[in-house]
Amino acid sequence: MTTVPSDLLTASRAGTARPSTTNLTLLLERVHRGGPASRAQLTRESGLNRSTVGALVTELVRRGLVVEDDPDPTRQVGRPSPIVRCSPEVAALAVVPETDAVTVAVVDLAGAVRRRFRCETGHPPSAAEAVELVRGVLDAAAGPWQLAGLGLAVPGLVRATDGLVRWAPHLEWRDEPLGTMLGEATGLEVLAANDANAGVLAEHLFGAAQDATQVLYLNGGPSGIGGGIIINGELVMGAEGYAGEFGHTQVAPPGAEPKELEAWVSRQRLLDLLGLESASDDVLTDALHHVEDEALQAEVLRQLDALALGVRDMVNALNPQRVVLGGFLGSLFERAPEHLLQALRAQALRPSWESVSVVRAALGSDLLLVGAAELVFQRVIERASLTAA
Amino acid sequence: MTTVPSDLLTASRAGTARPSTTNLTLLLERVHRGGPASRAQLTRESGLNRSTVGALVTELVRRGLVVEDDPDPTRQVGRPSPIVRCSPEVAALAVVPETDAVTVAVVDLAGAVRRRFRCETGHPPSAAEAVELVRGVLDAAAGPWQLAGLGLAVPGLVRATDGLVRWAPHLEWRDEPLGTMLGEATGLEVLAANDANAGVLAEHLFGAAQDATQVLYLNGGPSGIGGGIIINGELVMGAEGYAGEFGHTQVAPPGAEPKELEAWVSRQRLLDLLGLESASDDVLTDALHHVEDEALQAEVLRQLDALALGVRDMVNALNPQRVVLGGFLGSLFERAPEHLLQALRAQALRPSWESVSVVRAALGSDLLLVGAAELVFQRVIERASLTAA
DNA sequence: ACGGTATTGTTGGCGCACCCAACATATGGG
DNA sequence: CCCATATGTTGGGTGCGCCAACAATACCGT
Repeated sequence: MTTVPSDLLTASRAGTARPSTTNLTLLLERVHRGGPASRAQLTRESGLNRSTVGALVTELVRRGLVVEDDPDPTRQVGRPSPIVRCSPEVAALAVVPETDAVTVAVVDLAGAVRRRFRCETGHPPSAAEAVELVRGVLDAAAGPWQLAGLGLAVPGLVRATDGLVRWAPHLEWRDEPLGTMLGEATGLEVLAANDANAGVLAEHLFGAAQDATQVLYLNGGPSGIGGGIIINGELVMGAEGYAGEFGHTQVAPPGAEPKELEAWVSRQRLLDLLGLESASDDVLTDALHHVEDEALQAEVLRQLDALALGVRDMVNALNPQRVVLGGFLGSLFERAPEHLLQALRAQALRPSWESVSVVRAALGSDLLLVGAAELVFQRVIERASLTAA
Repeated sequence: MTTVPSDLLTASRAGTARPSTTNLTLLLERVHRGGPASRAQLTRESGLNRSTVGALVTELVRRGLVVEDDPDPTRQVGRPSPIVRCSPEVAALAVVPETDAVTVAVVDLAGAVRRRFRCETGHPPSAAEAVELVRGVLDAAAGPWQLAGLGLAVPGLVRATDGLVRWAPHLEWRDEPLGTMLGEATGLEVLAANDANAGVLAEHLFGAAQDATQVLYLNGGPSGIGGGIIINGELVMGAEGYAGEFGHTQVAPPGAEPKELEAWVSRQRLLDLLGLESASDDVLTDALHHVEDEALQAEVLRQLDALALGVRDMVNALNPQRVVLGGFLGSLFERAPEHLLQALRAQALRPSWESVSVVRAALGSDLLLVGAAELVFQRVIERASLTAA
């Protein structure tokens, strides 16, 4: 596994005349994030010269990163402009270990999931098992594309530099060098992150946080509450990659003992009240939407109150533009949005409150796969500035 | 007051061939942050070519941003290399309104406070008063330098775009357009921020957070607890500039009702126990260092426990490299460092805990002045990339 | 005193990325 | 069929950084 260059502020672009972020990366990022666009559009949006855009696109095509399609057939005055889009031949392998399965997928540079393998285990897989499962689908993952790397999203604390899983309670892992193991097993470069961090990356790319540069993301899954932060348009990883753990924030609703946010806001308690043994997010969402029950309603409001307390502190600390609620937190929110908003309005500092909007996550079950792949694509896009390639 | 360019990710360096951050800014930033250095040193550190460094330094001299001194007389083999340092003629006006005074200072690009005017008011000044006081010292602030702008550090919520003070409880201000007023009164460009945000900028530049890129800063002053966050080497301002308000974080030590962090960690209660009417930070620090008293000691430990709870959640959320404690929080910490560390160790997630070091702030009373000026210098350094000038 | 070695500033030539202007190409409308 | 409009393409210019060779200044040994 490759070490992430620390990119210190005082460091220099040693030895090369070219700054680390060129207009090549600018265009590639635009097409990656914003989808297909005509050369003319890119010219307008980028402010670059027509001829420059032409040269840059040609170079990106030469490197196999984008392809050019025939112009939009909607007839307009003037010479038609070819459509530039991400090459379907550039892809990443996304790996997401969960409590009862390991999901492996091929995601292309456009963000489309091209293949998905859900390897059920029925029990929390060991790291070695996970690696075996990935190795097992590697052949089946072959296709008309090249894998640029492997993106790993783990429900736990993962060291960003080498993919060492420090602690993943629901997988019962401690200090498992999964990143290194996957790198050796696949020969691919491995980029690793916490699952919620991958999630917020995806929501920022294609979801509910697309147009925001300051984002607070909270996700509720079977394995608790995780979070991700985007500041100045960049994912906050922290010193070693452990940022975003606000499921353990201490929260104390009025008159109650303080407990971790996860203890108050519990997916399991909702399932119990709904009489569901275990359920996918879709089923849970549906139930939360339809079931009328006094006890359930009371629990929902209690959980929203606790959530508001946790979110309040983070909103005051970070002054985000947008708060995105994913997983069952989104379903909770949808059931009584005004309740959460009211609680937040009453408690957050007014100026910070006024600049934030709270929304439900927009992406579905592919969220983590897209986010994990994005870890790889960030690297690919960065590297587009290098002369070599 | 000039609007801060939003600098969206998708935006481009429209119209210019040069990327927004050139090696010109790189060198200027190095000399600004790291102090004087010989050309040879700059060459080694930057990885740039000798001739390039020569050309860049010449250009910086031409623009009046740096000056070159005679080489270090310590005899070494080889041709002596001239020393490059920030020009003493480039300065910023720093303005810090407080509850009983308005401090105005001239700070030069090297970070030295060249003039300081403390205009006592004896009561919280109004915004109009503050502007008058600044206008009053403007003549006296003249000297062998040029003012590149005005940096404003306010104990409260300040909108970054225009310096509108949304709420400054201790000044009893609400929605005072101080930034605009100062801009009109002085003709200078105004950059504004919360005081703790200015503080962390200064600590990051010259103080206890110099070598860290992920910093959590908490400051305890007469006007409560403020904070600042640095991520990836950049100050986190949030969507509108209100980031860093973690004095209002809810905190509940075991068995106690949750209250705001500020309610638990209180400068006033320390003064009461010490029998001091009001005291400067220096006096308070000294007293905390020397006075042996059981009730005081108990209070100190209680406050540290509460502080640990607040810091714990932020450490888990942000995984910083360093936590810097300023003002009386630093004094508290120094009195019983092990107590705070122990409490944190017991509560923070282990991996996040292992990657963080807690230290006391290193800068003294000039902190806010240097930080406010830095708001201006950041802009100056950015602009060094523009061809014109 | 003098030449040798080491380090660094300086100069001229080159490459690369971008801009601009002019021209070529492709469309819709009279 | 020709014109107006919009856009790709080509050739030349500019700015910034690299490199190599040379000039300047130090220490050192004889």
